Amino acid sequence: MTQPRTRIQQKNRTVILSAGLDVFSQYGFRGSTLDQIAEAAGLSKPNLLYYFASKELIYTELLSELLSTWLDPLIAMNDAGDPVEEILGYAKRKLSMSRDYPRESRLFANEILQGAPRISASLHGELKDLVAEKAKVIRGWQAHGKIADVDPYHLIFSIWSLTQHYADFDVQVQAVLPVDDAFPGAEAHLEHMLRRTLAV
Amino acid sequence: MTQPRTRIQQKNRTVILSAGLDVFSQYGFRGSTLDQIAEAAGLSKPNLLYYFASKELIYTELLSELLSTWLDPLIAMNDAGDPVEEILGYAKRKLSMSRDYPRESRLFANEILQGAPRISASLHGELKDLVAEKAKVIRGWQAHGKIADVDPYHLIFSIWSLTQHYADFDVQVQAVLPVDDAFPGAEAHLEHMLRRTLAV
DNA sequence: GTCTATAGTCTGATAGAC
DNA sequence: GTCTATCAGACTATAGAC
Repeated sequence: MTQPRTRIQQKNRTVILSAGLDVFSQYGFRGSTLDQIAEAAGLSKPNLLYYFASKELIYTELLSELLSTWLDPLIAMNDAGDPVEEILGYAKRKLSMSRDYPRESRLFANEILQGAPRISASLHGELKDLVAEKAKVIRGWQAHGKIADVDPYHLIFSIWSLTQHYADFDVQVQAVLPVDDAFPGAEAHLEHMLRRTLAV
Repeated sequence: MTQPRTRIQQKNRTVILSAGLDVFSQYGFRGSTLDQIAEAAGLSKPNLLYYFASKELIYTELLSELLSTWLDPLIAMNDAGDPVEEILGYAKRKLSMSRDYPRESRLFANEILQGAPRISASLHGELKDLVAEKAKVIRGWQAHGKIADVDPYHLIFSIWSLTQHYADFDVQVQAVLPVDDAFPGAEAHLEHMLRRTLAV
């Protein structure tokens, strides 16, 4: 939005978006209700709709916030750096995002599971283009014999899956793994797998 | 159920469960409606409820069917076999399930994302026990120097995430990857990663 | 800005004809 | 077994008092 806002407006919008993230990330767009979000935000339902004209607008606002930060770790992967360390750095940034922003990860997962109705264009556009660009970088590294000759696309998919799993399937990880914090072990295993995978 | 059923009953129950799987796997329990399921099944809503007394019963029936087959690939991992081939065989069976039963994978993913309200006991029970048992097997292989000394739990998580990704995030994979069938490439990459990861 | 009240629609489930 | 009609409650969104 481009309109100026008072402090109280900004605060309430933030509270609503955080509550919406809690609810939408768990139940998806269709499975979430304004009552749940209002309850989580500590506001009445009409008051929610004073700040966001519809349930849809809360959701799409969250999605567009998400997209703008979701690609940053991959964008930061630098052609000029050391190939193995660049890929590993990307994977670790992605894992950190699963630890620090699990709700955003689950929001994205829910949107994809439901067929990406509100994000499909971005997947076929910016995401596809960015991945194609980085796949080219990876192929360049491979042509110079810097890393093993694996398919760049599946390499990137494997980094996505290995890292997002700890956010999206947190409930399962917690149920199965007899430790408090899964992330130290996850990072060690991720580093082991990727270094071995990429070694020439 | 234990009651005898006519052929038409069996057929309609099957049709309803398949339609329910279509819908629930996409929108989760809360986001799915009986109208959607009835439409997908080609039956009227009251007729649906003639076969299953409630929406909840369709869903829980699907979940219990899922659980009984979901663990089979891991159960089949054999202590007495060759360690690398056993783990690789498990991973490949799991990947085949993502290819052949993507709806079941997404149903499970949705249930976990929503906090596993109807499957939590199984996660803390049979699943946790099975994984603990197989982790012990893997530790035995490691003690004998047969495979690399990686954390068995994170190894199993990595196999889950790498394989289920191609079912759960299919829409994203299709949007980004410029090929028709992602699975041949996925299997090759999976095998490469795991052989490298496990090598002593 | 925030609330109560409520309109209008959707949803899960039931009644009852055929 | 299958349908039309329908109820009761939940849902998104609006009206209007304060």
